Amino acid sequence: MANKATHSDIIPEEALTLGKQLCFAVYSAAHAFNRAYKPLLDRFGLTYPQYLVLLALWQQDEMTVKRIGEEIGLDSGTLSPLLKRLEAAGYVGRQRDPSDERQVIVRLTDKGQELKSEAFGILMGIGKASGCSLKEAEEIRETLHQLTRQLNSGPGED
Amino acid sequence: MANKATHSDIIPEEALTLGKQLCFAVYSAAHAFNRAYKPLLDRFGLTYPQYLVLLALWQQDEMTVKRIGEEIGLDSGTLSPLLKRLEAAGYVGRQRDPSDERQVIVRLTDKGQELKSEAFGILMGIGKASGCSLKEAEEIRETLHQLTRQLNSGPGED
DNA sequence: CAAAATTCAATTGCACGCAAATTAATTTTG
DNA sequence: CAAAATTAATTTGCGTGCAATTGAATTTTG
Repeated sequence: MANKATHSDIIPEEALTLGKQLCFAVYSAAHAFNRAYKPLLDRFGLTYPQYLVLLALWQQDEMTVKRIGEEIGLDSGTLSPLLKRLEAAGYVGRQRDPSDERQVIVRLTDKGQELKSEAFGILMGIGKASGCSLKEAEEIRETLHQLTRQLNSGPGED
Repeated sequence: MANKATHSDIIPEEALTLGKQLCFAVYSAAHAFNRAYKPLLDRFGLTYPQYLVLLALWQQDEMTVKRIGEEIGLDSGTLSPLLKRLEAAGYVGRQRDPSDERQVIVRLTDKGQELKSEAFGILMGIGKASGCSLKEAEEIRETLHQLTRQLNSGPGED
């Protein structure tokens, strides 16, 4: 038996503990972020996924629903009503692409543009709440990106 | 300028990019886990949060709704209907505590107990899909636990 | 070029997740 | 001991998140 344990090895009883699950650690961290963001976003009447859409649009304005979905990892079933609420709140506008009427182009309004400067404040707030340095944050981020990529790479082809 | 960057430093434009957000990395990883679990749990008619409840009960049977909520980090508003569905599926039973009628005690049924052995298979499947060794998984897990603790430790007293 | 296939957004149905209100039971305290 | 406060679970309302369906527009292809 080599000293390099893999998931193919025998799994002890203990491994089924909540605290021993990586998935649960990720699940809990995601909820913790959500709770941390809530008070910061409430000021603007935004939810966290709505904020993600704005982040995407600040990065690249005028995207189709599909394109936004690819950026954030959400489908139109989630985005359609979400974008309608963002529009009702005055942060984005939506209109059919005249050159391809199937598509809807989402654009930041002036109000949506202006919010970007405030977003730095939100970022600072979360940065503090997370309690880790930029370097630490970057390391965790990269590790999680790898993990996500691996998980998304398809059902169990080892 | 020292070489130790913190979140109090000036934040460049680039920091508002989706890919640069730790919260988004966690958010994406959580969704990726969900997707990875789905086919494994569908066999048993379970959702991922329902699976978490069973994990908690395999670890310690006969808990109140409140106690389960503390373990998983969910409130009764989420758990009440979820537990009702778990009961309808035959995995748990619920009954009022005779010594304190406010509380409801949740217990694994035989079917719920039996599922525990199958759970090792689920664990193996996810372990493979995550593509990381037990040691790597443990490191990420510990890092995320710290992050979660920090985020939950309260709104920005810094 | 017209029928079939594809693409995109919206809609529907179901299950979280959370805040706030409700109800019932227990504990505190005046 | 009775009124007030607290506690536990349920219910309600809203916003995701996802699968599946629908409907309109475009592209492919026979």
